[in-house]
Amino acid sequence: MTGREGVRPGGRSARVQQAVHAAVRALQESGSREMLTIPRIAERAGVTPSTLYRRWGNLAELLADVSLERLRPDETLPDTGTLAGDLQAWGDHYLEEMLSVPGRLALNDIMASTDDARRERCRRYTESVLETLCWRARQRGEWTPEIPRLVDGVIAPMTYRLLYDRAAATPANLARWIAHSLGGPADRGRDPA
Amino acid sequence: MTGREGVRPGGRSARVQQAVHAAVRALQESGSREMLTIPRIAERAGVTPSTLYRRWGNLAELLADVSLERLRPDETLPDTGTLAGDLQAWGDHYLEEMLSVPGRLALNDIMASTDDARRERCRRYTESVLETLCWRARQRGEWTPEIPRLVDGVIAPMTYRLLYDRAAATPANLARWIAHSLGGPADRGRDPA
DNA sequence: CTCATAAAGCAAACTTTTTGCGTTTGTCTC
DNA sequence: GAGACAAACGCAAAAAGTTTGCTTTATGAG
Repeated sequence: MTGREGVRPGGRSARVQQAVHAAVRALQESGSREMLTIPRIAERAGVTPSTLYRRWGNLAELLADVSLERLRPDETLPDTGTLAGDLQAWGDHYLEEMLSVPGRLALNDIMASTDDARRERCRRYTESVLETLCWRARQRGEWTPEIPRLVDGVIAPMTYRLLYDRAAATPANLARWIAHSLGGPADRGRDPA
Repeated sequence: MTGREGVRPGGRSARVQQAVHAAVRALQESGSREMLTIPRIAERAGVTPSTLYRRWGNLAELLADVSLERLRPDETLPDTGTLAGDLQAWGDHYLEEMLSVPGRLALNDIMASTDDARRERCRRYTESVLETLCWRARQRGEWTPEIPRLVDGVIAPMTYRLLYDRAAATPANLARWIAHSLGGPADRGRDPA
């Protein structure tokens, strides 16, 4: 019994989860948010609502659960030859995703969840990205900051802007944060943000 | 007609809002979160539920609205004699508040809201604090960074930790962020975070 | 193969949310 | 200030969503 999660991960249970996730995604794409209710999701997934209530508790947690799948750690990370380039490439993609309408909704669903474990997973995802990029950089002989410094200098400002000030969540600002964290203050200058 | 907000801010409307906000706060203090539903809030406020639904739409928005009042810009800010001291004092207080159970719930309510204006107000509140502290510092002849730099260097890391990694939302780390943003790297060294 | 039980189905209570319509009450104009 | 206008509220019925006890299915272990 080395199942990864849940007490009984086999067959039916897994099938239900898949069906429900698929139903959520389908309804998210093809329709207004009004349609996104537990009863409708259940219907679409061919399950009874009570199953969803018992497994996920409420809509917010279910949506957060589904949205978390957008953050796939197995996604292939960019490899541009420099840490700065990798960070910029990954960050550009991340910004684009999180600024899109579905991305924003997903982010909101996750933030609306009260489940600490879910937040934790977001953090770990980001850290794993940084670790991979830094590891590669060191393999190339590049110097890299410690992970927490990169979180402070790049991830935090970016995340803050995504949540509170989307207009400032731009690739240009990302470039500044990266430069400031990696190089010296080779960037000091004007610039709103 | 120089009303500050809403189309009809006078008399009854304002009274209802006050009563509802008061009811929410009362129920928040004296009870489990189960009791915090629109019908109960309405009952306590002496209003019909439909009023709340029409004005706020749903519980999340109402709670976010009430929670925003915790961020009072008119609160007296610390004055320790140095910008670093002021930032630390204000930040310590802010961290303590946001790490408390009611503070966490309030923060969560705000993050769960889909209303952009609400996020904006959070940002403006923080910026106004920074502006006041910096203005005072300059009056004393101190050098200060630009506001966006302080947001990047102090607010963003602090906020990120509050949301994703509470264990690292500590006064000690706050001190490092402040030192790094204000002074040179007089702090470089070990330290998780 | 059989058993124990986690998880799903079902359906009936129960609660919350929506909605139409009538009434109250600020606000603006004259 | 008197009246017109409309925003906001109250009420109550209808609709929708949620909870819950019990039954059925089928996984995983022996």
